[in-house]
Amino acid sequence: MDCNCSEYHCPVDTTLNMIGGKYKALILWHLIDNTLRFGELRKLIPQATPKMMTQQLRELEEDHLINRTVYPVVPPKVEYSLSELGNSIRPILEAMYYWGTDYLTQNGLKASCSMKFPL
Amino acid sequence: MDCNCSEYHCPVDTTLNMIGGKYKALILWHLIDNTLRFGELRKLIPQATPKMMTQQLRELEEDHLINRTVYPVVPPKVEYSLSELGNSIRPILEAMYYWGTDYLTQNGLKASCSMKFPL
DNA sequence: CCGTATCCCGTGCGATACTG
DNA sequence: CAGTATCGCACGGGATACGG
Repeated sequence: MDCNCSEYHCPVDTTLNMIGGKYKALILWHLIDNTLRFGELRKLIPQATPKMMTQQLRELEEDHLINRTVYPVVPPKVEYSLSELGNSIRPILEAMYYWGTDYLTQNGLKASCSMKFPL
Repeated sequence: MDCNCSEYHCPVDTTLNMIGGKYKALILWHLIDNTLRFGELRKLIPQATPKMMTQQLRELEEDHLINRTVYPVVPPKVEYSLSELGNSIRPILEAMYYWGTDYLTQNGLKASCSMKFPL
């Protein structure tokens, strides 16, 4: 993988390997300027089953894109937030958001789902 | 899919549905400022089998992101290029490229694979 | 509340061979 | 050269149930 450019690596492919997972970009998007709990993320992305949500969150954590904070209380409380590295992904997500919004409006469809950026 | 935000659509998800395919972003990336033939794309992305390459190209064409031009000659000659819509994706791909490059260099790895943008 | 554990099915996708 | 056709299987990922 990674473009197999001998010992060199392809930047675009590298980025995709980090945020290309099924719900990763969406999760990161929702975490911009937000600290969210597991259940809150599930409500924002209902199509992700708990198993998938856990898996994607774990991978994002392993790649140091998000922070996972466990509060030792009963009932359990776990919060997810962007790490510094995760925050650096922001320009990509914003570019995706803007393009998607343009595309939708030009096709007569309504854009929504967390309005972080006023147009 | 598409965030199931009632009749509204999620821009980020919309974008991902267009360029989230296995080799789509990579193909679009290579097509920036370039018109390429099937075989040339295969050399640039050798990990994509002919079947996958065809599939991804067809989907990109259906989504009007690329143009497919067939020259009725022997031997066959087919050229792929970015459409206007495909070209509008450029900021996203560039953001991915820059982030990937930063990430690689900060981890002591060498970035390469088509140097379109001098840093 | 925040997950993990199992089961299991569809399909994505690689390998290989063939064609106009 | 630029693809199709066929086979086959790993695995992504859904559904459901359970656990600390």
